[in-house]
Amino acid sequence: MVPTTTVSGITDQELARRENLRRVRELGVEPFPYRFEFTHRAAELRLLGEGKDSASLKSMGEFAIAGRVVAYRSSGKTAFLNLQDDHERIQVYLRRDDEVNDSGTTSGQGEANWPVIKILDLGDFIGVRGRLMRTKTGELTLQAVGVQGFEFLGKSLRPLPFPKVEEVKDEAGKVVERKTFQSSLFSDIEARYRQRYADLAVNPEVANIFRLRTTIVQEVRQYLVEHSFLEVETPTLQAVYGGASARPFVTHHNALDIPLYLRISNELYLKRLIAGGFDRVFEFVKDFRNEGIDRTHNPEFTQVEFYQAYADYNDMMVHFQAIWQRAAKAVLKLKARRSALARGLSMEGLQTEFAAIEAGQVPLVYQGRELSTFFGDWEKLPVKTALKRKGVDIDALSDQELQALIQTNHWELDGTYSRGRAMMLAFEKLVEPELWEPAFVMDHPAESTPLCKVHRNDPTLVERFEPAIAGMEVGNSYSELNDPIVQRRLLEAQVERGRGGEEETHPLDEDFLRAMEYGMPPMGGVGIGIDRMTMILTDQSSIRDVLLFPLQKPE
RNA sequence: GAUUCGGUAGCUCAGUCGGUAGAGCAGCGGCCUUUUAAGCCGUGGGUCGAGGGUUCAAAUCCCUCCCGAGUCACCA
Repeated sequence: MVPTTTVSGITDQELARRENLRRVRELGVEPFPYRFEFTHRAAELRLLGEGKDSASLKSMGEFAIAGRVVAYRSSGKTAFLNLQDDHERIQVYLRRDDEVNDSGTTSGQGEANWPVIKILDLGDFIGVRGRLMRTKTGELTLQAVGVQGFEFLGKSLRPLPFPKVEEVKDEAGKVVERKTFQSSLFSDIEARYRQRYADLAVNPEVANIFRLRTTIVQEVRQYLVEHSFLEVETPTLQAVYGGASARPFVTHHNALDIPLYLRISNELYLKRLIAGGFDRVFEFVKDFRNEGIDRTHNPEFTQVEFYQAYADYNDMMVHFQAIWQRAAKAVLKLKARRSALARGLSMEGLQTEFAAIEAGQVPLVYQGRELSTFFGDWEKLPVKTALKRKGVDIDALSDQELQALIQTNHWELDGTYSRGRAMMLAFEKLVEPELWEPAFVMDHPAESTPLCKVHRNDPTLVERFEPAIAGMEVGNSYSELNDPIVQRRLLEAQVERGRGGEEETHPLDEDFLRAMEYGMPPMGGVGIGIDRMTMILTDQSSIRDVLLFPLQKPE
């Protein structure tokens, strides 16, 4: 925790780097130049060089790459460096003296640059121009050629937390084995979140999670676009918040001198747009909810919501399942491609694997446990049916019997008793803990939400579903209420409850009611939590591992 | 909020029964023109999370607090 500090307040290692910076300048080299013209990235060079020997590599001409020095092995008058660009690595070879090249002339590469090369620090950025070669051990390497072969691109003044090498010793204390161990990746969890830049720079597999996250978002967007949904943008700052039950963050607009709220949902705005005649809309949004932080909650989180006119919640289930399966397949393919080389998989082998993924034959695994029905049709699980299976037949129980059930189990019902609340409590206690395979938990009690249509076959229920995967709620969907009179009654009742001291109800949104009064078509709506979706598809156990910058207490 | 575990060098960690604070990597000074765990020689670096207590003596035992992670609860 407490660093080795000097009088000036910086560590000895930082001091050494500042000294190296001074020396670079002294050698007439600008340590922070403007640009570098690279021709390829490390990954591209590796692809180009695959299966070629040194002779044919050298005949391919010159290449230039730029990146960060992540390993440095100097042996007197040569140096091998691992250069990292875009989280891919390639070895580069620098020499002090001239080397006679193919055409018999000298390359004159290192002499001028050598003093600078010698004082490179891990983390420095450099550019290298030269020819590809293979070392004795067969590693593809870019060898710098000529005085133009090396350029300094940016000095690092602070040591990056590169992983260490573990030593395995025998009884006599002799080192018998050393290995880089994954668990020693920059592992101070707090520091990893606070200094995500350092985490990303030294842990390429962390960076990969965020690449996968982007892929997931792109797949979802692509699906919606292909199904004629229009991407729109609605306000983050709202004078009246609503669309979910949550406490908002409050802010203030100076010029208007009014309070404003960061949205807890964009639902009411997207419905306004349906009223405005856009039949299918969607939006990726950050929602903000003033709540605690844990493994599955962050105060700001990303959702995609979409609304479709003339559709109901059954139609939305089809979309929901298709979107998740599509994104999951994309993730599995990327993972397969990434590990193909390490697994010695040929191009044909990879194609076969892709076909299997596309056919849903490669299982999705979360935290070591298979989601075996994921690529099939997901179970539809009405709350009442699930409870019946557990021996609780809600419709056959009187209020007294329901209350007795709660008491004998020592469950705690918050708020006042109602049949619907009791039903959801029993569901949480009896059914939820056992949910693992994807399931559309559906047909919730009517009082669970004011924005949903009453169930067409049961007036005590609404047409709502909340899909659960690996025990996590990953979305929410309704046959959306479009009767303005009923809507007003439900929202007003909620405002009344709010005055009664119940938290997390919304103020009355008159403008939303006005939009509904002009007329709204029937519609289905869905919200998908992108963070939890990314958790499940990338096999991460904490929401903070799929957020680049999770909320942290200030240092 | 309850509870468990943790905080020792830049990083990852060890530290026995309370007895001069350690290792690897990183750093610094050398040697080494195909290394990749580079190697060899030498070397600097510590408010042991903070404060208090017990003791001749505390990283170690006790108390309080701070910070973090996990689990549960709350929340969704």
